[in-house]
Amino acid sequence: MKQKDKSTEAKILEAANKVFVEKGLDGARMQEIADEAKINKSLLHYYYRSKDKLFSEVFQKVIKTFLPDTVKIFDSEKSLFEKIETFTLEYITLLEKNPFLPMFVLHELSQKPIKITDTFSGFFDNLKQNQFEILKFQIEKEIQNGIIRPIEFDQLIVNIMSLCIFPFAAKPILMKLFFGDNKNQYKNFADKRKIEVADFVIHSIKVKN
Amino acid sequence: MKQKDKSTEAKILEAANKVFVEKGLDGARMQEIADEAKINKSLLHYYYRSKDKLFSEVFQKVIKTFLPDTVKIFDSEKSLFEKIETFTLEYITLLEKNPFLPMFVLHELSQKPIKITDTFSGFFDNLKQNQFEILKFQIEKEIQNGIIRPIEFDQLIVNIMSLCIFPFAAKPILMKLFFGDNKNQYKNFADKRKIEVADFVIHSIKVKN
DNA sequence: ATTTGGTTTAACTATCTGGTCAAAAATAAA
DNA sequence: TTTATTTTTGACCAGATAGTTAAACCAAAT
Repeated sequence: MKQKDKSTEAKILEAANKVFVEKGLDGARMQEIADEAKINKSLLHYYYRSKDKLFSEVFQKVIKTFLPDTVKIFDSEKSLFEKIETFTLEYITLLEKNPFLPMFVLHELSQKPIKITDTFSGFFDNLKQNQFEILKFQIEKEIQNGIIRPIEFDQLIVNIMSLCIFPFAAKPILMKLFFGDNKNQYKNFADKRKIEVADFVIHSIKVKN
Repeated sequence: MKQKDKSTEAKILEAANKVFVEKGLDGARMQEIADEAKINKSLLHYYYRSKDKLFSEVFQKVIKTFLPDTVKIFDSEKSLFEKIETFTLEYITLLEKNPFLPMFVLHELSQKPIKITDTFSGFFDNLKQNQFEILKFQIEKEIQNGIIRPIEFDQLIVNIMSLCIFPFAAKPILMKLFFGDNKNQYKNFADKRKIEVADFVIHSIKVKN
């Protein structure tokens, strides 16, 4: 086999990523992806047989970004509060660089829950057994030590995820609701959330004396 | 004009609502809506000229559900904490009855931010001037009185919205992450959130002494 | 009974879209 | 140079889909 020119494949993936993430699987057009990559539409099918196959490739890579290494923060010697501060800061910063990502992932997963979730169920399995169990244990310990109030692990994690992710998915609503479509005001608001979220969570769970 | 048979129009709207909310504008098919309403596809175009027109009708009604009367709770004599408890309970209960609603609204608004948001900007305007200002004033007063800690109005409201809405949009992820696709476990988790959210928020902002 | 006007339907159209194919172009091997 | 292999392209196809149209239907008014 000839030395394969990777740049075409890469160009396609890049273009597909952009179009899929912005328009969704249903809304994306193969022609638009081809245009974006500045190649012939047939080449898409030459490298990736079908739209679904191409989408799968993109989606898998996107998921790796969405469920990031940041989770490894949970597996460290830091205190729970430090972990929460570090995670929320880093994760919100990550999403800031990929603002369409939350909406895309949420939408596609709710459209094809069965098929796609299976694609990356491996991720979840690993996650659950490693970082997650450690964090759960730490939380239970801090509850027993009276450092944080009693709260269910699931609820706390979902609360943190909600506070980080939702504002990105709901950006158009928030823009109208609070900032009258003023981008600067929104930027200001979004920046503050990098510490606001941890602040809000820690205030909620920390036991004062 | 003959006495118009409203039942056909109503059947169409009902069917369109179901299909659009589940599949989105892009994913929905006029034929599927016709089938769902048990009528001929041509009738769709007879009553609502185009797919976009039909979608508009549906979307407007959906928005009225999504931004509910529940907000009127904010305009009452209750204490801030009572308002938070009442709102989160009622709103989560509402979403429980319309679980696809959050995902649908968020997705469509992020697809066509300009066009659609304009459609119902009236809602926002009214909201902002009435209930919202009252609530903002109350919060600022409670901060001054030392009942709750200092926190920005915007951030607090977005936090509450996040905690209520996100879990519905992210249901497929949460199912995998925490409950191994076990519906009973998820149901149990979701039920608890009706009080968990208010609990979490109030713990975060209440000043202890 | 006939007319009238809104309602419903089946058949059809134009267009879009994912996908194929064979040939051309480019590149490597002989 | 010649041959073989891989990459790229333009033309094309089949199926899907939003939307049209003309005719049938039906209920009320004359």
